[in-house]
Amino acid sequence: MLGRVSVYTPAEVVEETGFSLDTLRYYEKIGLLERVGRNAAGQRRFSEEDVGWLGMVRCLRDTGMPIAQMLRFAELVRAGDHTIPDRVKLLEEHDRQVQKQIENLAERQRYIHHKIAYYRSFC
Amino acid sequence: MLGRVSVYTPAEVVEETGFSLDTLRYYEKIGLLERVGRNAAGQRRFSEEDVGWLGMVRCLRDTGMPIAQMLRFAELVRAGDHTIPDRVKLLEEHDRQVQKQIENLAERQRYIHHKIAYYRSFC
DNA sequence: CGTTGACCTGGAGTGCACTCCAGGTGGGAT
DNA sequence: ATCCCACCTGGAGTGCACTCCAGGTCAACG
Repeated sequence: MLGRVSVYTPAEVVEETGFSLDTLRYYEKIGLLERVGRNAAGQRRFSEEDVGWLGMVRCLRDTGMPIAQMLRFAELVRAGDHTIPDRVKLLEEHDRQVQKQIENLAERQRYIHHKIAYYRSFC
Repeated sequence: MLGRVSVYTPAEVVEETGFSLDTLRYYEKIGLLERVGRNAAGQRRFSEEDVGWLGMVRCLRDTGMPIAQMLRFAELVRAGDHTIPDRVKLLEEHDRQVQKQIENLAERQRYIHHKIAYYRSFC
């Protein structure tokens, strides 16, 4: 018997990744997701790799990376292993952005706490 | 002599708050900022109170509160002191959102760190 | 007294990231 | 057999939060 590589239907990927089907199609259309394989009927069948990559995309998206930059990262990944240092640089830069976001939020949160305390002093 | 209340020109408020002049006008137009006072020539003169409120707006905006919700908060503030408990509720709910954001970012950041470490193992 | 520059208004335009739609196909359960 | 449902495509539409523009006013500086 032939080794059956595990594949995922669109519905399964929606379930797994939390992206809507429209978003998955959109990501494929703009090249954030490489052309996904199809079955005989032309329906998408996502590979394990596709799903893994979508996990990365979710992480970057949820940390506020713009699509344009994710596209650059996707291109580096496609270009092969020699781009690994560039990928590290990109991720480290992004990591600094995320760090800043966290610190900013924490500071704003202190302001909110003060405001709440101030309001509480009125009742 | 009459007590001269301190007022701010548009340029000063832009400087102080980091909002663009267009954004300030936009906020006034949609009612996030109450009708700002004018001088004889019809130019805006922001009060101390306006600037203080813009500080709050900046905090809420930078922590991701949608404008629609900021508008609700603004209405509570305008409605008078009896809405203070409601304002506290709103801010506490928002505080929980901010907390979630921070925790989410921290978790995603761990993923990024792992990815960087993984890439580093290749060179 | 002239020019520059900050400001005004109403309204149109922008960028991002989706999201929806019309019209159509194919396959599995009843 | 037939019905439904998941899926397909290309393209249009949406929502948010601004941002820009045209055409105009006013005041201070040199």
